[in-house]
Amino acid sequence: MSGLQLYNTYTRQTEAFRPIHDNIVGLYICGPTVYGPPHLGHVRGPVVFDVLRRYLEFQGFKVRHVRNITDVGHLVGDGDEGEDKLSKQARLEQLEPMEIAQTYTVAYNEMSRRMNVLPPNIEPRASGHIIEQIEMIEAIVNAGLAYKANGSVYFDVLAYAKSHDYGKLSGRILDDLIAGAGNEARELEGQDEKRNPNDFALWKKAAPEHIMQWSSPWGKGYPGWHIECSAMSRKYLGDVFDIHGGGMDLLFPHHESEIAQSTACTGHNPARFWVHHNMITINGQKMAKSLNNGIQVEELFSGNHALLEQAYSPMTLRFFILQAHYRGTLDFSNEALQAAEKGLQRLWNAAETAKKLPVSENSEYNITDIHEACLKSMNDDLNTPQVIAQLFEAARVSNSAADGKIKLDQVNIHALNELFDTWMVSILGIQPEKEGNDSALDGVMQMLLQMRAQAKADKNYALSDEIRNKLTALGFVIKDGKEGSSWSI
RNA sequence: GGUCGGAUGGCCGAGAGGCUAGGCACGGGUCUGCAAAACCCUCUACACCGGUUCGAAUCCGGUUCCGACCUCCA
Repeated sequence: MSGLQLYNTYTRQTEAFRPIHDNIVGLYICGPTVYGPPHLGHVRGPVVFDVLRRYLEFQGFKVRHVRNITDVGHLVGDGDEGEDKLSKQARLEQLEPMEIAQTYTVAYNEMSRRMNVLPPNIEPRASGHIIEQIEMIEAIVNAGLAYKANGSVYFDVLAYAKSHDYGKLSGRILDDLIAGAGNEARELEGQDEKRNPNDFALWKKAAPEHIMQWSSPWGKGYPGWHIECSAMSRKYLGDVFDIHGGGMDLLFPHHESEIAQSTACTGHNPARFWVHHNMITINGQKMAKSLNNGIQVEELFSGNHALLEQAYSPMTLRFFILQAHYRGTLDFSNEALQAAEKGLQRLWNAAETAKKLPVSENSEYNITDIHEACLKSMNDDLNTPQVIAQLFEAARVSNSAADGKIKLDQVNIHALNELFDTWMVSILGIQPEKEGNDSALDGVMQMLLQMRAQAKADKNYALSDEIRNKLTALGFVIKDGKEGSSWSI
């Protein structure tokens, strides 16, 4: 009944979404590796899939949303032999690896909260599912699709490819993988243990000094990166679930490998739909350490970064992200952010205006049309930019009705308010941002504004301007509206 | 080098064989003691060269540029 059409990376087609179970949707999203503070790139996925989840729930589905925390298992790969990212960062900061993971997990969740991303129903950690991962690796070994080598276990890609299509998801051809790209010798540690360079680690032997290690049938070690998602998605959503999401950069090798692992173990591609969002660029360039253009989320919120002309609020960022389609690249710039900020403000003003519109006998506009258009856009592979365009149409109607240029009856005024509530707040997840001005300050400000209003009424403009000028000098912005003055900092 | 994707008005960004995307900026106007804000209206674009078609920004071929992935990455 959903009507939702979703682009499935696996089939490279837009398909009608139907859940496996009647009204329940299993949704697994690849979460962050928690070894550093969240940056802009970390924000898009949570927001995009939050909107998907909200829309599914709006349609009456019960969603089980699982998003993992990767706190173990990533090889550093640039010369730091066998050391994983968390251990490396721990060494640098002189902390326990779990301390690092905890710090940045908290930071990531705080970012999500400020972005108004609903918390996942389950947030499993890789380090808490070592047993499940070992069991899965054993199953793959027993299936003859993995082999042991010097205390490590590798997935045998060539053996798997005899009966399965390794490379289908990411559009890769195994022969090309074997032949091409190999002009540069891989520096990946343990390469000489592999039967084939494309084999990937399921379990890695740990050196004695390695901090993060667990006992296994193959000795002390730690799991490879890809196996955690296979194990955790299976545990909480079953062998086959509805949607697996993540960034396009995870297509290969991560998701390709997940499919291979799960298939080797259960015989099934674990997800019906593979959904991928595109990446974020800054001023037309990708974010990279070498380009020195990485922006942390905190820096964006505070404006404290060389590339930023000002601070941008979480809702501005969220709105900005949703103004582009999730499968296109999204380019950051001050101009674009400022445009989003102003546009969002306009929407808010109109939504407030809609709450106190004059009621007419008849109606010159049918608000239901806008609602229908929103549904249609959303069903078309989550076309949030079009939904937002519809909201701006609603804003125009709201403002025009307030000016008496368009007549709306009670039914349509109600529908208009509901439209903003449903689409802007519930589905797109855009919430009003109250900076939490403390009431004492507001009390003082109201007093000043009243005194100024009195001065204006007395035509004592010298005094009213003096009050405004002095407040301006202190950083306050005073706006005179039709219904009195307002202030902000 | 291989694979895939993209080039839309000053900026961001949808769409897609004929019909307004939308936002921001610019311009005009309304409101206003002034200012700011707010609101209304306006601006009419699709990289280049061929082709198909009554008609192409949208389809086909070629060219140029850009990006992502191929190694950890959201």
